[in-house]
Amino acid sequence: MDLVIYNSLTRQKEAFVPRVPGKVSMYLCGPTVYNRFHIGNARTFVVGDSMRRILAYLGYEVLYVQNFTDVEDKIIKRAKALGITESGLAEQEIANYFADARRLGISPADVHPRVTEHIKDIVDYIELLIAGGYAYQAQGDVYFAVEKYEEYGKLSNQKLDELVVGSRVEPGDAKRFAADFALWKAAKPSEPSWESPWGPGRPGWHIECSAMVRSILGGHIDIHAGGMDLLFPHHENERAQGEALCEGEPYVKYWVHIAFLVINNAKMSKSAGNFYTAAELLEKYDGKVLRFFLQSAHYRSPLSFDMGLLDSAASGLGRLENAVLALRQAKEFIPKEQAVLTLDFAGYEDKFRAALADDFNTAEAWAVLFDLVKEVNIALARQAFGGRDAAEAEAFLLRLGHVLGVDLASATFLEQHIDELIAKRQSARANKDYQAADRHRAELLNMGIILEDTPQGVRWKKQ
RNA sequence: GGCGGCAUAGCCAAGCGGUAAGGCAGAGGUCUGCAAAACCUCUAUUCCCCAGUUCAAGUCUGGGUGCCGCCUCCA
Repeated sequence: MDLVIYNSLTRQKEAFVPRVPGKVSMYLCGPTVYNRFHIGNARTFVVGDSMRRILAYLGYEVLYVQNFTDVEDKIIKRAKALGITESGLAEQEIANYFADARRLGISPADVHPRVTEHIKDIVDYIELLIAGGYAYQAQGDVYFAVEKYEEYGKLSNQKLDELVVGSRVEPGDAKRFAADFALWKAAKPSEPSWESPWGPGRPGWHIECSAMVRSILGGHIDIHAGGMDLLFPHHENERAQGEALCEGEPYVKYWVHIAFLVINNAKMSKSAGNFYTAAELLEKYDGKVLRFFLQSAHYRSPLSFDMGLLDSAASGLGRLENAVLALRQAKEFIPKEQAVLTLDFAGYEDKFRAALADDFNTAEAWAVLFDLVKEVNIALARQAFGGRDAAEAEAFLLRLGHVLGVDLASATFLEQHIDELIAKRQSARANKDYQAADRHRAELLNMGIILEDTPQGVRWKKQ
């Protein structure tokens, strides 16, 4: 089952061949920590986390790195507005990131580097670029000379002269060429700065990733992922920096770009103001509902967002969870029919794996799980399923759900109390005291528990 | 202006040369003390439009139309 990945650089799907057999190095562009991330940002983080899980599921040993940009204009601006230090703000928002991410089922990366911890690596990197003739110093700034890198524009499929037309030149910029970009910015009053061979200043945006990739992962990686909007200029610039020091071997083998969340037919973005933070959505929806929703489309397709779609996702996920719950409660049942019916777990897993190996097609992988659940439900309804088969099906579903970062098991904390109330209701029903029976049922409903009277006995599920 | 993407049922969304996945919503039925769930059946002769290639096209080619994104901070 060979993995195929769409590479933005070649604009086609390619067979995945890691640099080192069996091992994958992957870097995901993380957040600028100046406030909470929104559900659109969350798509990128969730997709990155799932790719990492899928790679592991496919048998690779994965080294996963996600950075925090903790020096940046917006951080400086907001810290000033709040009257706190830049590092204080960054610290707070990094903590918020982890809190929100955990609830979305996103595991911490193997390394979460921060720009401020890698200033020396960045300075060293820039010195190498200057020594190699790729960068020049001008009035305390250092710029990357785009014309020195002949492939500049290849990643975003732009011609250099077209880029010049659209490029921004700030007043006061000391660039030699309009499309050149800053590696190091001379310090401005009341902004954080570090000493460097070019005087006090701070790193430009693009250099951080190249420098951290070099110092942590060794300068060459298999997969570099990020949001679609980072393709240009960020990744184009980063690639130029990376390739400048790469001596023939590609800086990144596979460039992966994740499409946007779309709200009212427009990109969700902080600057447009049309966003919901993950944190506020988490007040109303379980993290796994959000995660399930964010994986309901292929990562390269824009995904529509609105509250109604979240409700739909909750219903859909509920179908999966309830099947798992039914299976758990069916484990003790002896099937009425001999269990002639055996589910083809291997067949389902082949389809599931094939979907994910085809450029991480999570939408199709979920469909495989829904197909299995349908078959399970039919078997359960026919009373042809129970015992060990049910246990096996439950474990299977939980295992595959975990590959996509969603725990399909429901909480068990109240089970004992639930069982007591069900027993009371059952005896009331046996005595045809339906008033009492309904009272117990209402009591359970208050706890968020819904009863189902099935041929195999009473079953319950979460509301 | 340059570059790129998308258009599939009421909604979301797979499929990307072999005769329309899956989810949500909806309708009818079975089951039930009543429910709920589950199950069964139904809901796109058709994939924005027009040409073309092919034995065969949402799927490839050309031309339209509409929408979106990047080119400025942005996941």
